[in-house]
Amino acid sequence: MRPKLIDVAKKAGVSVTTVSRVINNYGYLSQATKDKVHAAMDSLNYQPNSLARSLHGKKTQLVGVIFPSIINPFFAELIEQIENKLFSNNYKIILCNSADNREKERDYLKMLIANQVDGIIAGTHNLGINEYNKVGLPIVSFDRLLSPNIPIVSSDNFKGTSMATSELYQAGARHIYFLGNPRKAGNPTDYRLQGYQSTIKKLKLTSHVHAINFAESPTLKLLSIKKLLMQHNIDGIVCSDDLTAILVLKTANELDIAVPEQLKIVGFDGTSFIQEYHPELSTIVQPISDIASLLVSILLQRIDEPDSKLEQTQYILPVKLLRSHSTFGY
Amino acid sequence: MRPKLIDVAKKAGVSVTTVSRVINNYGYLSQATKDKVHAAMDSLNYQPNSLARSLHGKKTQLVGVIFPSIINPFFAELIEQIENKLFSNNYKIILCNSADNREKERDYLKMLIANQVDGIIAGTHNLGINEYNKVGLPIVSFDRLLSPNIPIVSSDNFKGTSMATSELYQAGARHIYFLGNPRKAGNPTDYRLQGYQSTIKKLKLTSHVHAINFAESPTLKLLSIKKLLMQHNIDGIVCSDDLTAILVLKTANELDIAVPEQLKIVGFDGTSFIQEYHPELSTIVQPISDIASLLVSILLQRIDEPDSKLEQTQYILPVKLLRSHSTFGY
DNA sequence: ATTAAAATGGCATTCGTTTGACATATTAAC
DNA sequence: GTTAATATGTCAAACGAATGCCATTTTAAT
Repeated sequence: MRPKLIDVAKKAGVSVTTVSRVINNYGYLSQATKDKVHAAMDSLNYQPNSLARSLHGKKTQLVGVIFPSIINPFFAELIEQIENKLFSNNYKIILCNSADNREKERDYLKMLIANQVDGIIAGTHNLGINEYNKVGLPIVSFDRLLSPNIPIVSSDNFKGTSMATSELYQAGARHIYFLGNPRKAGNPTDYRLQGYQSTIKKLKLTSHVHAINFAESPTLKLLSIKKLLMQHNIDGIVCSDDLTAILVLKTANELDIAVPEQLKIVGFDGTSFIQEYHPELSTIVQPISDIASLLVSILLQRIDEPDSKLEQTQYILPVKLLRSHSTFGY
Repeated sequence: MRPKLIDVAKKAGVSVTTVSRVINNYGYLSQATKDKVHAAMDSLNYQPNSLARSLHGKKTQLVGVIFPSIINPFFAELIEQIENKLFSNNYKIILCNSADNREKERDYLKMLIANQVDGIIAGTHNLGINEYNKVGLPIVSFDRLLSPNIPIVSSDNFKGTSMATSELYQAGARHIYFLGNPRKAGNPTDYRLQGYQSTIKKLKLTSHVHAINFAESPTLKLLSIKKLLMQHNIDGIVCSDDLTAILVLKTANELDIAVPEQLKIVGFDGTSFIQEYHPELSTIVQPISDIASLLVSILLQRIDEPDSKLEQTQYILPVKLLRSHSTFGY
């Protein structure tokens, strides 16, 4: 049997109240008593039952983190950063992979409520706004519009693809394609398409948007990319994520299309993983660490003051262009 | 205020006892009552407070999952599989990144106990055996020896590097190096080195073990690899993981060493990620899905019957060799 | 109509901890 | 030596749900 308060009290020769006071640092306490109690806790390897504490109104110090998957390096790095920052604020995470599945997302949401998490960070969205509004917990979202009163943190997606497009132009590309998810959903990621389109217009070029399904297997994606590269006259591609960009790079190699001479490529995300293992790729770098910090700090603030009015519902963080071989040859 | 049992009872016009009976499916219940209660729960969006239930002795349906990091695709894929299998068994995970840090691992262990998780799956190990024995919860480990009475699941690491080494030999390599972590810790991963050494001996070749620190940044790793490739006469490399193998491949390209003609490479892990984005790499494929299934099923069994004797403490799963361009040119 | 089974309610206790109210004892200050 | 602050203890009531016990009512079988 795991030791409880009363065991510690007996061991230390004090009352349970005193032990509780030591744990919660409340009321008058002498140093001697504190030491005695701590010694007893250590020797018994006592851990307060967090369930009982939370039941009594204390916070659980748990945050639900919902993302579609952790396999995508971008999500993995973001989640790891979030976990780190929460950990140093004495919060732990319950990780939920929604797999872009309504049912799973709904189940997880219910579970998080049942487990009395103090708040939620969401990077997925397959449910209706109502379901999020009903949660009744502080929520912060990454890159998704969950509900008008749930704050969103995102990168400057518009600026990102704008930069990518005009850099391709400056590097000499004139037939610039956009490869990514064109589905409009009111999410900040839609701005990636818009940034491309707006810049294309400004440059007086023709817009070419090629849809690609993220959920698809890389094999199918490769096929689609191959077809694209073979059937069209393309000298520049803006990809809405780095993994897709890598597939383009790979396909170009296979088809003996010279990169960057014949084809210039820019990706999106710029994870450390990509920077380290695919430094040849030019990409728009999202400030992952800053995103994580902001998500966490907004959430913690809302946990501490649930009734405070939202200062902002949109936080847009700056992106950087990382120039490399695939667009510039150096 | 979140609705509670009594609110549901009022709404449904029944007693709390009845509601509890519906939820726990216990005692005599008419279909009509069940429906009424369910309707009331739905309309109130009621979720039983899992803290209160667990406090009363019910399981928390939470499993702690401790790994060094989720950024490594191998861990990411393994964790995702674990998460999936646990989810379909109605368990959720608390994800803990130990960052190979004693303090963090200890903190997380304490937290998991405090949160009354039903069990732990661990893929990290920086603490003493005692600390794991003191936990007093079902634990299953991946690839790490935590304590003599904690079951370990791992791939057939010995066989893996044996296969890798002899395949390199058969493909013509005679100066075969091992690149990886040579530190002996009594962990199953030590067998990777042993598999290499034993096969080298059998083939009457000379063993060349080159240490590489996993925690190091890829940039530093690259330097170390460059030095290795430049200063030694090498025609085959067995890497203890795929990411390292990719760096070797990359370095070989830079140094204009022809792969596979002058240098043949085999990695280790064989994640879907690597198979999809680096199909050119030969590698030893660990059966990630099987590992996850086994970890989960052993854990759940120990959760259900904590007092049952351990049937086995070592479970070794078969690996496969995936042949590709980097060793065979096709 | 009698009897048993089925369906529900009421009440009290339990889980481990927190915390407020109140009492008492020790120490320090004036 | 009085007063006040400090230090500890006792006791009881929460927190939300589970459940055993007992009582009562409804339903169904004979």
